[in-house]
Amino acid sequence: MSQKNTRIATLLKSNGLSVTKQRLTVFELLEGSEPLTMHELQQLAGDKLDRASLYRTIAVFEKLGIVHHVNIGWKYKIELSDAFSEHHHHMTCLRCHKIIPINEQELESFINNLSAEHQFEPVEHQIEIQGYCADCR
Amino acid sequence: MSQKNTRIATLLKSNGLSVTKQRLTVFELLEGSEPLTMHELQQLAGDKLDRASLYRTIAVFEKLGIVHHVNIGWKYKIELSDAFSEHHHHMTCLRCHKIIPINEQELESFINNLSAEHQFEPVEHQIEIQGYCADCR
DNA sequence: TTTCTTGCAAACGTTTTGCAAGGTA
DNA sequence: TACCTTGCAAAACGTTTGCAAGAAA
Repeated sequence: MSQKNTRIATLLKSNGLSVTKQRLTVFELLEGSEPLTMHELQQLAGDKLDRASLYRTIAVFEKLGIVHHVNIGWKYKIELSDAFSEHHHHMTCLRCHKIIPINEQELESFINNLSAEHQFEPVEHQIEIQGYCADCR
Repeated sequence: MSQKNTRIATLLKSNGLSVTKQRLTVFELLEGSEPLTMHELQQLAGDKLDRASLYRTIAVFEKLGIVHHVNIGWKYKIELSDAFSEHHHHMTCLRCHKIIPINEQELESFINNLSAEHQFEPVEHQIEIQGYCADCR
């Protein structure tokens, strides 16, 4: 069992939940992969796991903060949370499609300022910026 | 017919589409309102409009750039686009689902700063923040 | 053994589609 | 008139639930 699997196991146990083959399967599918749709997860899991159990597993993982939803157009995908893989936001060049990571610290402090104006307590955020990079302007 | 209704009418006609009572109803519901879910739109429209027609109307409006989807957790809402109403980005309360518009000026200046660091020329952006509002913290 | 999880099947809610009738240009 | 749009009913999805059998603690 990998180090991260151990973390999941510990997290599950400390919440009075069981460590099962199915839950580890879902975690491993998400690990080292782009965000996945439920449908993709189902396909990848094949017969290792029932649809209903997949939904229940994702619900559990979300409650424990292991995964979260990423909205993409009308759909959403599931990806591992910060604590289990890095998440970042980017600026994408409309011409050469280069991806420039956004400075997370500046982003967070911006969000904190913005939130403070409304006594809002930010939990999650998504941001994407499209435009032209230095080479393509 | 209001000035904005005239704009919609013109936009529809110039795309070879008809101006119907149902389409104007949907537009008027969205006008001067927070973003609405499909369900809310159905309820507000009452018997003025069939479910299927509502979905078809929203699809047409989206293609014409009149409305767009706003993702909120697992769900989404429909709101008028920039050209037809002012705000584009929000903070959403995870508990009461209140929607707080983001100060666009601050957002733009943040994006401009961030972009300048990389000689990036921003064209479009999306941002959503989820958390707890003043009443729900 | 006790408690938690799973697979199965059925139920639900949302979104989409085909088609004939009705409205718009 | 010719074309577009609507309402209706049914289908297609995606997601959730109840329950008995099976696995984990």
